[in-house]
Amino acid sequence: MPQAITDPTSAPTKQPGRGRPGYDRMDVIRAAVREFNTRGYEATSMGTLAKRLGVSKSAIYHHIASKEEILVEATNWALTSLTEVVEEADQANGSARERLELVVRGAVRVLCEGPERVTLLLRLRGNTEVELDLMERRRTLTRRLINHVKQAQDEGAVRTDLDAGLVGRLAFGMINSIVEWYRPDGPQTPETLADVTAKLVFEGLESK
Amino acid sequence: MPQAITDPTSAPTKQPGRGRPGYDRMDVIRAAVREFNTRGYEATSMGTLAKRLGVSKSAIYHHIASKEEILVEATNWALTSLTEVVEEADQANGSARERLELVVRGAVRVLCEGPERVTLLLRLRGNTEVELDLMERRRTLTRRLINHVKQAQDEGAVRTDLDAGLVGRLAFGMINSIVEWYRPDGPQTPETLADVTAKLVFEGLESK
DNA sequence: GTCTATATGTTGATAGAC
DNA sequence: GTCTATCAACATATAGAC
Repeated sequence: MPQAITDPTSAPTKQPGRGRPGYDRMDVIRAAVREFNTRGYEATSMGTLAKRLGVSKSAIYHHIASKEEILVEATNWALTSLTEVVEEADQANGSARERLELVVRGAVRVLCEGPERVTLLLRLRGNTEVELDLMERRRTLTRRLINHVKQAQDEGAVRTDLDAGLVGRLAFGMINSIVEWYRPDGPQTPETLADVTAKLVFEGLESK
Repeated sequence: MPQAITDPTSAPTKQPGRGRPGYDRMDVIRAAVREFNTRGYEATSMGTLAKRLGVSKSAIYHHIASKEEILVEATNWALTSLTEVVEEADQANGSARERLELVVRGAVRVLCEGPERVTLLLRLRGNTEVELDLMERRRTLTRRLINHVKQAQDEGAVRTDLDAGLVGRLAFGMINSIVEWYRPDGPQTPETLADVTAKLVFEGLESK
């Protein structure tokens, strides 16, 4: 399966030359997450994943215990990273408005670091107990994000004519939508993307 | 299956009293779309859909030819509605900035009219020829939306320090994210939601 | 680390009776 | 408009050899 070998994002990192692919656990997970995002988690069978990697299904199950385990590992990374962003903003010095901007920029940064894993987190549907658990953690995160909007409102830096929960959801909905088109090898660097997003969130489209 | 009968969004519209459910084609499609959004299109089997409706699988296939047909019918509605919004804005009098606002408000309106069908459109993954076709039409729509942003920039009403394609994607990403939490029976009316969204897009979060 | 073979269940869809 | 019965294809996951 030449396509598997030449694809830089799913090719194994060791044994660069000949012989069997020789994937390790992270190779398999990376390729699986990529495939889940392309075709959808449920629409991706372990069979097609195996074909894409150029190995048999059993070879995959040597590295991971179940399909769901891949989902958990990937979304866990995203949840942990985003929680860290909120935590750092909680403890940061400065105004509430500055801390909110830290959250916005941090979220964009995490999203650019692991777009596939964040995408998987955002697309959870709650079809199993495990997924429901992950979604609950995601909801907690959302609440803490909105809290930062509220604090910036109380401070007077953010307009108070709009409901905090509503604009919080809209603002982070905008940020999350980045995963739909962001590509690490694309024209935008994470920093410029964070700049544009922050400007749009705080200042809007209008010229002044 | 009492839950199916008491659920106002999936209950059949005829024969309100006793006997077999007596669904018609639209009842089945409405319930299916709802289920696709809750569990995901691929994760929803015709079996569980049948159980939810309280009928057998065969009863469903009396109304529709295939699972994919439901997807097409629903996303077609969303595509047509959104195309009309863009078309009306294209032909509207007034400044480019006003026409862009028409598009923003129109998109929110369509989204509130058929949130489930728009959601299905946004979540297409392109796993079949039919899905790829629908996605191509969606892409055409995105291009036309961004064009309105460009025109407003050329006019000088929208800031030109940010790339039109980029802010266009971000702005409509924000609008699309509404489907993640909007409920027709919730606190927000479509008009207030369109107001808040338009304000946020054009003016941003900052108090003035 | 990979293979073939297989167990076991579920899927979308059909046939034909009522 | 609904049913029961059925099908081939495909799903996730395992056993055991190399």
